[in-house]
Amino acid sequence: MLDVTELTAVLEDLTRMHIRLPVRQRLSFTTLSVLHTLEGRGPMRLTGLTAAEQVTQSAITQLVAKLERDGLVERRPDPSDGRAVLVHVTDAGAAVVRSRRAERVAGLERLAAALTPAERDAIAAALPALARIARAGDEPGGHP
Amino acid sequence: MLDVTELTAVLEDLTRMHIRLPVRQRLSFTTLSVLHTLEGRGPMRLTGLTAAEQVTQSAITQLVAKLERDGLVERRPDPSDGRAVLVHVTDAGAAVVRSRRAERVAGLERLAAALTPAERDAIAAALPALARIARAGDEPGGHP
DNA sequence: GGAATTTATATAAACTACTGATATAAATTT
DNA sequence: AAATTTATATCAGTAGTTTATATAAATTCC
Repeated sequence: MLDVTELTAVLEDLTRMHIRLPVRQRLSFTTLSVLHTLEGRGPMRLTGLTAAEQVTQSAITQLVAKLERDGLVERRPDPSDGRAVLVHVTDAGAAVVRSRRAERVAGLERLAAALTPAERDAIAAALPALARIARAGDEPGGHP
Repeated sequence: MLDVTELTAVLEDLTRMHIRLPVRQRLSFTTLSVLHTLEGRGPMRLTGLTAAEQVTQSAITQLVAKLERDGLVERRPDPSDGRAVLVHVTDAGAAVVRSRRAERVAGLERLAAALTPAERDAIAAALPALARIARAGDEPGGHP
């Protein structure tokens, strides 16, 4: 039987570990999360990003402006709505996400190497279910 | 076989989900992490917290000062070293950690309820291994 | 055993990432 | 077409950082 309290505790620890994994380029959590969201879902409006990231629309406008200055995203007009903006990741932006992931993979390789084969198998078997949880929590209306 | 790249991707998603889980009382990530660390490891010096949280010593000094003003920690002299300070969590501080965890448990209950029994079993079976990874990554020298 | 160095914390100034309130312009409703 | 709603922008203020520097206790080195 799955003990959700225990799952929560483990997720807390994993989250802290994951965030503290040292990386070369320092980027704010929301910055990285926006790039990640755009890569996963394709071009989005500021409104969509605001909902996905759970910060204010003001914060997203300012963050996207900075990301555009840095060349990591592009803002294009939305042909279907003259008020709206569609934010696209650039190749440079995608590269940032990829390189950050590569650093984290390297860190986790080290930690996973210390596990027994049985432990690694157990994690492998749980990944699809964990991915489902993450996806559900990430969905629009996932945690209303 | 465990695919660490996939594990990394899942952890990224879980981390984002976990951080975005809505909660009543808004506390910064580092604030909560410090309380969590103190609860898990017992009283610590500022130096120890600095290493654990991977922010500057200055940030920890200021954060602990604020936490003390808010009654969530106490600073006591270290009998073995006149320069040092031992930071203790108060009952109020521990309560903050507990109530935050309770909110997260509630959020995860909802998400876990959508899984199949087999998926829940798979996660339950992987928890010890995931906890080991988290602990290793959290340890002093865990990711040098 | 005292001078030099290192270690533990504190403080000041500047900077970044946000929030909240408000403005503007395009779309939608009436 | 006037009124309302929606999508984004701007502005001012705040919280949480960093960098650089200061101070005092502990340790090291003759």
